[in-house]
Amino acid sequence: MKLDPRHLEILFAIVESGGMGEAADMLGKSQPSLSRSVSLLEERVGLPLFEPGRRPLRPTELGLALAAEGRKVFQAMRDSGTVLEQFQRGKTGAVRVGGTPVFLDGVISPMIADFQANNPSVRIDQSYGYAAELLPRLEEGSLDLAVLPMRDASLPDGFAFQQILTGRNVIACRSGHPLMRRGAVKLPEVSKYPWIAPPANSPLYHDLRAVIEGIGTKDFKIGFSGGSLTAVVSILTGSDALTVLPFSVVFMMRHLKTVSALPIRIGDPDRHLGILHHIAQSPRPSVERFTGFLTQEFASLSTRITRVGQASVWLP
Amino acid sequence: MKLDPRHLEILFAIVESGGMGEAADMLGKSQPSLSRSVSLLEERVGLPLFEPGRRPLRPTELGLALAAEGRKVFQAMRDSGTVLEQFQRGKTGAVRVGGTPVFLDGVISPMIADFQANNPSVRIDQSYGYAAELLPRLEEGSLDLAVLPMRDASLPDGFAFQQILTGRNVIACRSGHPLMRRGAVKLPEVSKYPWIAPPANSPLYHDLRAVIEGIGTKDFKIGFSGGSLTAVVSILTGSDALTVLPFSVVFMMRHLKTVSALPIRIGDPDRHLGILHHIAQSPRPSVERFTGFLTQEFASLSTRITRVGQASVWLP
DNA sequence: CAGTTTCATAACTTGCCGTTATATAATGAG
DNA sequence: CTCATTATATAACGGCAAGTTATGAAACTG
Repeated sequence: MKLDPRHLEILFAIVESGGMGEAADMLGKSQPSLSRSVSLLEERVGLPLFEPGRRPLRPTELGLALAAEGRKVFQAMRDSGTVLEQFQRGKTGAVRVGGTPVFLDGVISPMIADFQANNPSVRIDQSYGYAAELLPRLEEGSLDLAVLPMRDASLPDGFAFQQILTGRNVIACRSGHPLMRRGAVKLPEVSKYPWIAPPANSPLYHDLRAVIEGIGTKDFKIGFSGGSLTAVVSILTGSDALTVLPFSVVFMMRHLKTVSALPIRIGDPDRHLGILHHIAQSPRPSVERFTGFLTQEFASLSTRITRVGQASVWLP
Repeated sequence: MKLDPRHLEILFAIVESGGMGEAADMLGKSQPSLSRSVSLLEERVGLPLFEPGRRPLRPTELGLALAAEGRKVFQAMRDSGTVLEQFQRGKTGAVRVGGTPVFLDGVISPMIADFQANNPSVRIDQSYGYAAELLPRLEEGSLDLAVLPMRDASLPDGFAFQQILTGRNVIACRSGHPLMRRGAVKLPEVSKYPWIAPPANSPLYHDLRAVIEGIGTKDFKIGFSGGSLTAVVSILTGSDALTVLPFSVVFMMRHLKTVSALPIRIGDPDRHLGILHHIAQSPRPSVERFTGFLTQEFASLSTRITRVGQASVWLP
């Protein structure tokens, strides 16, 4: 015979509260409802759960034993209520975020650290990739959002793109770089130094190409290529090499005082950093909370960047 | 919003078994039933519990979290099933047994020890008393059964009496008592020794009076009275005092080799030991199991007693 | 690409929950 | 002992959802 867990919950409430009236209040039901549930349960069990003819209802041994099980059910339901609330408020859950390595490592990861300080129960699954790989994953639902530099025009159908930062690249070098010592740097001078190239299929690589073409010189030494941001920074700080990086990335690293941006204006990319997601995937609360956090952080970052930008010279 | 614990159980079963079909078998329901329960739960929760468009159903984070709560519910229901079965089979519960001190201590308690060896989860609440006290308690339901010596004729309405042992009293003494050394003992001889008297309102006291009257001598020394069986036996073994005890009590103590029965035939009481209960109280399974055990034990005790009785001389 | 498996839908019956109104029974006070 | 009070049971009824079988659609498998 199968018992109804709701009956055990009711039994528990009655035993716990000491009477049907209080139990009814406790459960938000009417007293007759409980009364009938109890008789139904007793009928199924075949044994009395309360001693008959006792007005402050007193449970039998069996009644107590089953009420103990009812307590477990009750607690499980309470717990599931809080679990559910946590999920609904986005305080629990998973966020699967993809993006280009440089932005993810240089800008997003520190923000994730902040986010997790306030949302310790939200798990972040981060994965690297460029638009070509990330778009299908957004579409199939194995990714919740992607942080990508993107041209508005190149947005495929079914995706939503929310810009969070205007694209701006700089030529980066180590803080004590020879070119930093002089007041102004002329473009042709940079061609004397070796260059670090991002992976060939990355957006940054295209930007690098555009910069190099803008300078006009064909004579560039590529001393290193294909590394992650960490590798690039290591090479950068250990040599006089140059590279092209998003200004935001250099900005985020400013407190390290190891990497600087050359005071040269180069052509800005036609891409802007934004959050991409697929409209067919209704975002879970945790994802919404995370994207909300990201946009807020980027808004703050934007104002800080433009303030510094207006100050023109900001570097250590 | 309140969730239905049965839904969580279903969710757990699906997550656990890996599919709706198996879960349906596991729960003894049909697959469409589960399907609809899940959609109903998802609707209430407002968030997907399974990733959409996946054929071997894969739970979401929230689905897993709620399934974990469902497991608790499931286990509580399993447990309550076994608890219930235990009660129904009488393997768990309480038995409130009353009786006269001498029988309870001398005969019933050792049997309870045996019973509890096989039924460790049955709690026995033992209380002492005579018919005058025990009958009302049976009637009001604060006692399940009483083991009493009783006259059939004196059985009040509403009670059932099941005889388990024919009444037979003996004169008891310590094993090395002077009267035991001679072949036959004549009744007048016993008047030389001090007597131990049971409490004045006990059935045994009436029996003692009857024996004494049967002997004819008015000259009896009462050296001790009012004690429990333990006290009586202590006095008995430490002195040459005599007393009247039910044969069954002496019989149960035979392996102690400290108490014997004088080989004198005295008048048997007009009471017989039996189990008394009130017919309005439908017995719980544990009570039924216990009374069944008792009658069986007494049946066995009866045959052993009569076998020894036919051998006439049985004492150490 | 077809076959198979797995899940969702449809249509319908049944059971039980939840309600309000009211009866009945145990308890406690005088 | 009786009455007032409180606590539980019953009645009647609407409604939701669980349960069924039959069937359709979609995703995985080879």
